[in-house]
Amino acid sequence: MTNSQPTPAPTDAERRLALLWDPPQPSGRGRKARLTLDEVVDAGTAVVHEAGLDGLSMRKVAAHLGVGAMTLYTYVPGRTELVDLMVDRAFAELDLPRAEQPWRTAMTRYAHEHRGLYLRHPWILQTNMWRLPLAPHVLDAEEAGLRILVAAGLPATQVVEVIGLVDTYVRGVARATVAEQSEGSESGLSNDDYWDSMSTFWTTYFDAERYPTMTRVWEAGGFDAGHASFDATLDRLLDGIELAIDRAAA
Amino acid sequence: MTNSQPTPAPTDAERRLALLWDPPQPSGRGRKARLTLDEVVDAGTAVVHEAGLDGLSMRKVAAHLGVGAMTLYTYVPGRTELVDLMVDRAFAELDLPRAEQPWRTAMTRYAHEHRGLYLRHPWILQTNMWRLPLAPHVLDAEEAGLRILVAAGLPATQVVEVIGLVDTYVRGVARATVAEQSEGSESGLSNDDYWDSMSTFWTTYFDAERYPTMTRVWEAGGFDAGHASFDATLDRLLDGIELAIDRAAA
DNA sequence: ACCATTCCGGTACAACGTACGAGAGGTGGG
DNA sequence: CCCACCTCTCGTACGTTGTACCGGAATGGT
Repeated sequence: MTNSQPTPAPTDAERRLALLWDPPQPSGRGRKARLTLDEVVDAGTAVVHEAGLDGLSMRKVAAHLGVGAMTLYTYVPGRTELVDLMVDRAFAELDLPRAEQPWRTAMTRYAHEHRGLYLRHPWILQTNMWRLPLAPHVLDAEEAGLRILVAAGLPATQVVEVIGLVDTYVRGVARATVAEQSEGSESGLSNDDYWDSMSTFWTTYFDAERYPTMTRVWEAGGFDAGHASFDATLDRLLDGIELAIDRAAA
Repeated sequence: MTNSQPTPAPTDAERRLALLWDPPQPSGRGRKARLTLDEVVDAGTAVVHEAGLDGLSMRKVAAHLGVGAMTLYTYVPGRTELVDLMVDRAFAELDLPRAEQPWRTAMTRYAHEHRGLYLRHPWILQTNMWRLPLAPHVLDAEEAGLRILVAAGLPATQVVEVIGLVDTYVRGVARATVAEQSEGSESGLSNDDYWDSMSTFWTTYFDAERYPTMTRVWEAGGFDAGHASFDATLDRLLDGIELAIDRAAA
């Protein structure tokens, strides 16, 4: 609909990309802008930090800037695109490893940087997109990851899935860590209430006969250790990758 | 607040758990119920299949059942809890492996079952919860995974993180697969438009100098292979786990 | 001075989750 | 048999969301 002009009107998807990849170009003419795109994105990031992704509303962001809600739409086509921009800005924080280091060092650094990012910006894990936005700094990160693996000698056909594996691992651990930190703090549930109802669960509903292994693992403290072992598991992952590299070299 | 009655009023969290772990017990008295909890959950599942998790609204579910919107609140405290129940029902579909098989066979089966589940119910990947709900069939799945690893001889302290690693991998791959299938089909974007704007992106914005490795990997077809290699990567993962098991046995 | 162009933001609408309370339909006690 | 009580049903309504629309304000080029 509304797409039959001879002059190819910019698609939604194109405006989205343009915003991410082009400077806003102030264009001289017309009224001066009170705000910058950067300021809007900053405000969004500020709001999301204290209200979570669900609490990120255009009205709140606008209020945070002392501006009417609709004003934001001068800078950003909509909420979705604002989130994209926020993700891109967050990924810009990554201090990506250069490939000159030995690949295991670089890969470990890559993983740590990403984990730090997700712990600083847990809301990224809440963005329900199927994949991250096609944004410059996101691609920078992927480029860096690929470069490490290619430099290590992994064939191109495996490089993509392996970096995906590492990304996936890091996100999983970060998600678990965040979950543990803010257990009941969401949804207005006080921590006391949360743990009360948890113990209610264990005493009332949990059936040690239905879940014998869980029970045994719990008693052995298997659920406590948790995430001190990020590096240990990561090393195991890298072992697997090293194996693939060696296999490819032969 | 409002929590100082001598008779301990059921907390929100407790009602949530009760719904998942107790039968609704029809209680005899009063007006007959037109619906079953199961019917409500089924309707929810039906709606979510054609509208996605964002499109799952109480009004739509109610309409799908031919009842008023508020009627649902007799059966379910709110949308959140409905989703919890839907997740539990989905996890009930899993055909979990018994532990008598060799652990690699069992683990592969575990992974495949989960992958199938996520591909059949992609909306589960959209539930923004930090962890899956504490529901019977979800725990069944975790129990099965833990049992496989414990039977394989992995020490209890590592069992939890390893099953987490596998889960995380499966979810990551499933997410990528779904992403590929329904690329632009979301958000009312026709597929043609999507691929148009994609090619616009590659020709207009993508900078082969900024992303040399990506370019090379792309040219080598590294992005095509994709997810035929689910089993291959999984095997690599299991190799790593086997290594940990052997190390623990020594 | 005029005007095209751009930004600002109030109003408004549709859709959402759900609190409230009036009515409808059923059971048990008298 | 009837009434009291209990439960389910759902129309109405409130607050919140994203954002379409449009009139008005500000600015630069001519």
